[in-house]
This record gives sequence, structure tokens and C-alpha cells, in this order.
Amino acid sequence: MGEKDIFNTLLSTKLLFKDKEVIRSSYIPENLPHRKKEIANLASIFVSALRGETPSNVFIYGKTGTGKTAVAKYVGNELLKKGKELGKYVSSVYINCEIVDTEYGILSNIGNSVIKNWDERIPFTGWPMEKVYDKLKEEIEKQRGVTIIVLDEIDKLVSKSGDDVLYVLSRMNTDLKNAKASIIGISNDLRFTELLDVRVKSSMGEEEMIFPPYNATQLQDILKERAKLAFNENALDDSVIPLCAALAAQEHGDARRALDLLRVSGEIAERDESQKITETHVRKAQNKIEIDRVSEVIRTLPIHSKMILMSIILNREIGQEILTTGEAYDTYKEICKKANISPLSQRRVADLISELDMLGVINARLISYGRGGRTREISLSVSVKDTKNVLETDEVLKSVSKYKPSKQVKL
DNA sequence: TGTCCACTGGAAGGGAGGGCTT
DNA sequence: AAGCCCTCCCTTCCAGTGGACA
Repeated sequence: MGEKDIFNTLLSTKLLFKDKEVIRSSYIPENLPHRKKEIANLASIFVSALRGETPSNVFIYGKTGTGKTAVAKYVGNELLKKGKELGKYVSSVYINCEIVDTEYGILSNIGNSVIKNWDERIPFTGWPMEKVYDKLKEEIEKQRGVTIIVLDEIDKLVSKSGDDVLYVLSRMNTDLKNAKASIIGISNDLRFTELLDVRVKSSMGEEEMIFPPYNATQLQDILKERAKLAFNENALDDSVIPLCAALAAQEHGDARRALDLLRVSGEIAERDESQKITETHVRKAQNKIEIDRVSEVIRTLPIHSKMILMSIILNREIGQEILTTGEAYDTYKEICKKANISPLSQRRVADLISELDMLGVINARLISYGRGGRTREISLSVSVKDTKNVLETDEVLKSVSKYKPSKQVKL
């Protein structure tokens, strides 16, 4: 009897998913619906690589989940294939600048992707920049072809480490004799070129493309396409795809979100041992995705950020919904003392508060109290209970979670 | 109309930590 | 082992500022 149950479970899970990989947003499908124009456009720029000329550098703009990365990778792959076919050397490197965000990191990563010999690789730290650059140039030169460099989330790179790397890279072509390099910069932020040096701006932005967000109908097409491959027949209720599309369209027209919704719905249905994915599963998925995101963010926060967040929560528990930077800092100092941690400077804490704001955990808006000075008003933008639960999984934070901040005296 | 508060946000720099080179 | 080099996390210093109030 027990055996039968085991098999039943296995069978019912098999009924839903055929190939889960396909609905991960990192998967690059054969067919990208509603991006024909963009693909053609990018291809027309890069075709010169096959003629042995240097393709223009390109900036691609668009919100998250508009297919920028997918299109860039797709065209890159096709280009490699065609290059092989025609005997032209083309290679491509993909770097996500949110992960690799230093000058050294970028150059060494590009270098290492071109270097085949393991013991010639550029170490991840230790070399002077100039040496890294020389090595990179030498290796690209050896290729005697075109190297396409894709820098995803390039705006993050510029805001963290400035545009020096981009200057170096854009200048590289003039140093190369037998080979060429061209750059695709992908950015979420339309205005990020404002931060660039004029020289970098003109040499990098020879071509610009803007990817519009998908609307609900287009999202449905994307989901249908993938669902065919990912799910078994009849695994989906008819209303599931339209609902996923509609919810994602409301957000930002974000295809990644739509795909995540569909996948997580499937996973939830699977766990429920349901025969079909239904609207209910999608609603649950919507909820789960947001909660998971927030608790993951909070769990992985550095200790001082956690202490700041705790300060905000503790104040809220005594009825202070809104804090100024100074007030938050006072409580923070008190609980640091209690936990035997040396507090950071207020300047540093102000930066951490900005980070928390950007992560969407708190709301911090700059306001002026006139003579009362200028500061930020901080409030929690996630659930107190859930947040506190996650924070308390950390022993240090747990030790201060009962603390009552002294009431702030407003003048 | 000017003052002046409580910060903000930029800049510079230190020092610890990774690791290479000689 | 001593001396470089790059990055990260912080501190210190400071000019700049929106707007209530005198």
C-alpha cells in the first residue's frame, strides 16, 4: 500500500512538468516572440563582424524583463554559429556587471573567457591593472577576429565604479592591429549615459536600441510558447496563462516575472499533488514570490543593516511609524551597545539606509522640516511580523528584539 | 527676506584582506 | 619575506540645501 502511494505521487508530479528548465527566465528559447524587429536590428549591426569589419558598439535600453539579455545572447549565439560556418573567427563574452562590478573584474573576466590555456589565466586579484589590460589585449589580438563583449546591467557598473573601464575598453580598438572588439552595453536606466564621460559616450553609443515593455497579449504569447515545451498537455487551466500575463503586465510588462509566476504556480500545484494548475495556484505563487524575495533579501543583509532595520521595527512597536535618520541612528546606537557591537558612524548608517530603501525594504524620502533641518523620513514598507521573524533567526538580532527604544522627544 | 537646522551626499583616505612578484 | 596591487568597508571632513520661522 505504501508503495502504491509513492508511485502515485511520482506519477502525478510527472503529469505537470515536462521540462522545467524551459520556463526559467535564464533559458534562451529558439523563438523570441515580439522581438523580431530587435533581433533583425541587432543582427544588421553585427553582420559586419562576419565581413571581418568592426561592428559598431551598441547600447540597449529597456526595463527588466523586456528581453534585452535574451536578444543579445540569442544574436550572439547565432553569430558564433554563422562565423564557424563561414570560417570567420567571432567570439563573445557575456558579463553581468551587477555581479562583476570592478575594473579589474571586468577586464580579467573578458581576458579569461578568451584565454584557453588554464595556466595562463589572469588571477582574480593580485596583478596591476596595466598588466591585466596588456594581457587582455594580447589575447584578443591572438584571436585575429572580432570579439563581442556584452556588458549587462552596465548602469550598475558605472554607478559603482565609474566609467574608467568603459573608457579603457572603448579605446582598445585603436590599440589592436589584427583583431577587433565591440561592446554591447545593456542598461535598465535610460538616463545612465548622463554619468558618462563625453568620449566614452560617443564611442560606446554608436548605435542605440530601446526595448519597449511587453503588453499582456504579448506576454501571453511568450508564455504559451514556453508552456508548450515545459508542461504536459492539459496541465494548465485555460485561465492560468492569461492571469500570469495580466499580473506581470500590471507590474512592468516584465516577462521574467510572468515566467516566474508560471513556474512557481506549477511548483505549488505539484506540491499540492494537484492534477492541474489553476488560478488559485497562480495567486499563491504571486504571494510566495514576493515573500521569498523579501525574506531572502533580509536574511542576507549584513549585520549592521539588520540592526538598523531592527531599530526601525522597535520604534514602530512603540508607535513611532516614521523616523528621521537621527532618530533611527539613536536607537541603532542603543541596541548596538546592548548587543556589544561597535556602532558605525552616522554617515555610514545613512548610506545603509539608502541601500535598504533601494532594496524596497523601507521607504526613505528626503524632506525638509524647515528650520528643523533636512533629513529623511523612514518607514517600513514590508510586514513587521514577517521581517522580525526573519531577523530573529540571527542570534545577535534576537538578543535585542525585546528592547524598548526610549521615546523620541520631538521639539 | 534672511537665518539656520539636521542632515545629505561628495571626496579623500586608511587599513584590512585578497593575492601576485621578486 | 618584503613589497606591490586592487577592492571593500569605513571614517572624517565639509560644502550644500529646502523651507519654517523670525
